[in-house]
Amino acid sequence: MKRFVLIEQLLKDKGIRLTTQRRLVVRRAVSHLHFTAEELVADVRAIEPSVARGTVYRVLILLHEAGVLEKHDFWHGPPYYEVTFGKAHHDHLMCVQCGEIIEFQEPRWERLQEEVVKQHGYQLLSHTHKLYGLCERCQHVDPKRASKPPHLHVEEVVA
Amino acid sequence: MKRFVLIEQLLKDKGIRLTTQRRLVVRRAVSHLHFTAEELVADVRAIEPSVARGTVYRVLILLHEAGVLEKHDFWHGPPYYEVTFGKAHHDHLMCVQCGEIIEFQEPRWERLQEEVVKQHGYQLLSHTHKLYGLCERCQHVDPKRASKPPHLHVEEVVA
DNA sequence: TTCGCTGCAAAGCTTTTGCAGTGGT
DNA sequence: ACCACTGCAAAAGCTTTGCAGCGAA
Repeated sequence: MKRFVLIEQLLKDKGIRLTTQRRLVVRRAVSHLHFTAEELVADVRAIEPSVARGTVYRVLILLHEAGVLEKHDFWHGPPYYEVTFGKAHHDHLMCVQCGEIIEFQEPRWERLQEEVVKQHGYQLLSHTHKLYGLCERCQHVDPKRASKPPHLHVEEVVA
Repeated sequence: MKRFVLIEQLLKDKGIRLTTQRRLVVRRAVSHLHFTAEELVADVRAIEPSVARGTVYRVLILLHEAGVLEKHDFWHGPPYYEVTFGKAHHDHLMCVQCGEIIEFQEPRWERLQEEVVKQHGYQLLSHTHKLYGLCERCQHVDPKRASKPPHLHVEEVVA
């Protein structure tokens, strides 16, 4: 079953109307690993130029409230969004100096999470785990000389 | 040893000048559990009205790059900042519907983190772990009827 | 038919930045 | 005495919102 179908069902079950625009935004969002809000707007408009910026942002909020969208603020540039539903969770390790981001998976965390959440009577929908530190290179570089606004370098670690 | 003294030393070691303004901002930041950037600006200005907004924001970036400041974006309202240095780490459980936030600690995570970070040659500075879900109340409430923009309710869980 | 959703465009908020002057080291 | 840092204020950047008309259920 396609991910976007399940997500659309999820929204429908919440009593949310599935308009043409919403379907399109959801499908484009699901098709990317990461995206900024403006990237998604551009992507959607490449297909249907009439879709308003506000509509895209409103869908992002819906997806967040449905628990299938995460927002990552990495301080360098605008926040990144990511549809987590139906994907293996992965977490992030970021260098606070140069902004490099490494993604990784750690299955042992999953069990602990369930425990904690149940203790508080919550129903778990998604999670983010970020580690901040200095990458090998930046540990050996004079901080004053370090490149400040780098491009977002993402190493994918696929299961 | 006071936390702000250690942080000031940390900045000094990076070759950053300790101005009167920076010392003040650091000390006020450390004195709060959580704060928004604007709250910190107001707090600092209550003591020294001449301090510019830009200066406060610039200190936040320095603290982030030193790995002692975390930024939490909870989608409801502006992001919260938190000085993590010298504190027991705590993580967050958030209701995506009403925005309630519960803080908790989970010592068993710490060991796993160190492992992962070393694998990638990183030096760990701090971390954030957020779990998103539905709180007990919102699980039983019609989503359409749910209160959208709630106040930030934080339950402190102290060790 | 109803009322939630959309497009449009402006407003809102947080954060960043350029520049001339100031102050830490 | 350098040159990093500050205050100021404007600009930038991302996101939200009001409203009139539209369309999903």
